[in-house]
Amino acid sequence: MARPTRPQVTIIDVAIAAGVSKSTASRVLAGRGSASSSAHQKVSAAAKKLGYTPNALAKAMKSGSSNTIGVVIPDLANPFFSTVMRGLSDAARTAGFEVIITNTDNDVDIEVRALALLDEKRVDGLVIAPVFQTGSEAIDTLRERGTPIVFFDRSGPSRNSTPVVSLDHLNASRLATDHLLDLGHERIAIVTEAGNDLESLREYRGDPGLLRPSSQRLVGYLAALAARGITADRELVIHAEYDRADAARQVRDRLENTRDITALYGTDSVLTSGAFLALLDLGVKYPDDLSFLGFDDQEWSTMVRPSVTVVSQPRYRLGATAATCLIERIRHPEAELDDIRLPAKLTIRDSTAQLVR
Amino acid sequence: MARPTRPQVTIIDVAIAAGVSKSTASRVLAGRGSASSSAHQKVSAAAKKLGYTPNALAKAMKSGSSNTIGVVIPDLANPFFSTVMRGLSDAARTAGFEVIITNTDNDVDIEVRALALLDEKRVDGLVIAPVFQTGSEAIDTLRERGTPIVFFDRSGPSRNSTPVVSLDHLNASRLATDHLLDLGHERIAIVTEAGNDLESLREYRGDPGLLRPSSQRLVGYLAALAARGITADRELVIHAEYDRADAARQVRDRLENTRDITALYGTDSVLTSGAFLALLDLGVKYPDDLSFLGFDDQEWSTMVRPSVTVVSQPRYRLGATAATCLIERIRHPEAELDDIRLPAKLTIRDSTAQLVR
DNA sequence: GTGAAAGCGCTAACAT
DNA sequence: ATGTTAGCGCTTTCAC
Repeated sequence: MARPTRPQVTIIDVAIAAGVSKSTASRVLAGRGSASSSAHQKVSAAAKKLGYTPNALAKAMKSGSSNTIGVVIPDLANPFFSTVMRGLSDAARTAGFEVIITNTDNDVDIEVRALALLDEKRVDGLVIAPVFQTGSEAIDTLRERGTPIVFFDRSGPSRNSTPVVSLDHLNASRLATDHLLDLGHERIAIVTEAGNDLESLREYRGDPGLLRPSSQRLVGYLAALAARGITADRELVIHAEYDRADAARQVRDRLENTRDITALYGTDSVLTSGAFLALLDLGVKYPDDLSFLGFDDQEWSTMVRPSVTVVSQPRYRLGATAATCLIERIRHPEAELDDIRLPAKLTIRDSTAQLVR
Repeated sequence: MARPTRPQVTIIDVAIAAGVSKSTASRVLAGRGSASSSAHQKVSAAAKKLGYTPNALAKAMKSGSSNTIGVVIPDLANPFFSTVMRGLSDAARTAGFEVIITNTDNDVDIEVRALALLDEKRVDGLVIAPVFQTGSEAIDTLRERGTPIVFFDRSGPSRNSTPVVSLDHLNASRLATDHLLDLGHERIAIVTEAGNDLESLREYRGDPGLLRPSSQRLVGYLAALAARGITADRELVIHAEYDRADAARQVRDRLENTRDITALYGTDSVLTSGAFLALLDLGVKYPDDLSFLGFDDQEWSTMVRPSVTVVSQPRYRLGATAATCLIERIRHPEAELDDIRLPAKLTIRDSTAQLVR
């Protein structure tokens, strides 16, 4: 049985059925302009009877705006981004915008292609968690043409006047480090993805927004220590790839070779998981042998015993904020918008404890 | 500094710059029809110089297809769906389709509105994880009009000839139950969201696709037991809301009041988390006191000790399959498509062990 | 091989 | 208040 594939009923069909011109039908259906109440009746009735559905494509053609925003993120399957996207979608939907999401896996070429595609779809604006690098021509081109853009989570060195919505990475990390310091810890090891030279970061006084999130978090750690007159020991900085297994390996190595570490701090969700696995491997009794503090609310941190103290990010709100910020920019292109850095929250559980000596 | 908002360069601009008609420009740019190599050169050069970007909206208007598919799911922030969506997006992208995702939170009204919106956007097809209920007028209307639709994860009683892509819920559950039976367990408690009467399910011989996933899983459990000549005991069926805390409460209650349970099986990710928390609360030593088996690969099941045996769903592949299935349907609307039920896999870890008596 | 012209569905002047 | 007309950017006959 061949599927009907009946063509969509258009505004013309409605107009004819209602016995009016298509402009009148349009006015009634769009609720703009004036129409007699009799016209109103007839058109509404005809539209309903025929099952008329407005064609958003045609509308977009005319108006030049598609009521769609494009999002470019590394990976939707990452729980952080999926919750962010839920917040972003909800906020966008509320404001009457649809969302198209594209994943880059942090690959520049894919990012370029994604931007081109979203551009072709004539999205009204873009939220981009850019692949961190010096200068993206693709983004610059869009920006020059006047496409509203908001950076998310990180900006990259080439941000120009584009606002960024992100966690306040630096202070989130201070929060974590301060908590451990408050408990009396001074030998706090940090697991980080940042490859920066420690010296350069220690003296960093520029805009933190120009650094990668991981570096910003490392700066926060250094700053918290410095504020108490402690100079971070190179031995306490554990570098690992953004990979659970590698983090586990690096942490295990360091813990086996450095005796006086009393606290361990993982600076993102993946590294935190890896570090925790190392603790299990080594049979470390936390918080007695070692206080442990992780990043990002992950379900497992509430399921293990003792449960794990973490720095929580307001994921949903980050997404929602990015959406409202972009929509603000779409509606008022002239207005200058400031960066928005949302604060993290410390969720204290049972893995961190007062240092007893 | 006022933003330029330079208007997009159109095919006409390119044509003029290249000194040809817009039809020729179109032919070259779209790579259809014939054009002299000199025209080719000139147009390509002009397009590049002007930074021409085709307008997908206009294309869609003409062609009637937007190369976009709409997806309706309960909640993108749910790790199951976010990974599914990653698979779906990747597969769709590969085939040249963009994806628009909408969340319903399992609310029928929101679902109806979401469908209307996607319809207005003139998506080429829809993947729907429907709110389970008897008959959705909104879906029927779309289907009658010939919109290609694929159900995902569940279908609902009103599926008609619409294919469904889902896990093979029933056999997934048999797999789990059989594993426990193989280990010698017979008093296997099951945590389920299904509210069905046990008798009716025990004798159910209809199309499992007509049941909710939770019921299908309960049927699988019953079938596995029946195959070994065991009649499921009503006392072993722990009903809980789709809520971690409630599951924890119900499991705690039952475990405290029923002495001879030797294995516990959670039938979805949320209920499994709750059940596990109850075990922790009660101080149950698994797998010695009790074998524990969960559903869905969640990170925590690998982070706790002993680690937890689970039934894993091929999330990414489920999503990718839904996409290819829908695209198949879009390209060949006449073809009848069968349901696709992907098999689950048992991931055996340390929480299940041979029953010693 | 190339151009002129029509039209996808809709809205917005502009007339009436 | 309502109809006429033009046009958004593109593709596609149809002549030439």
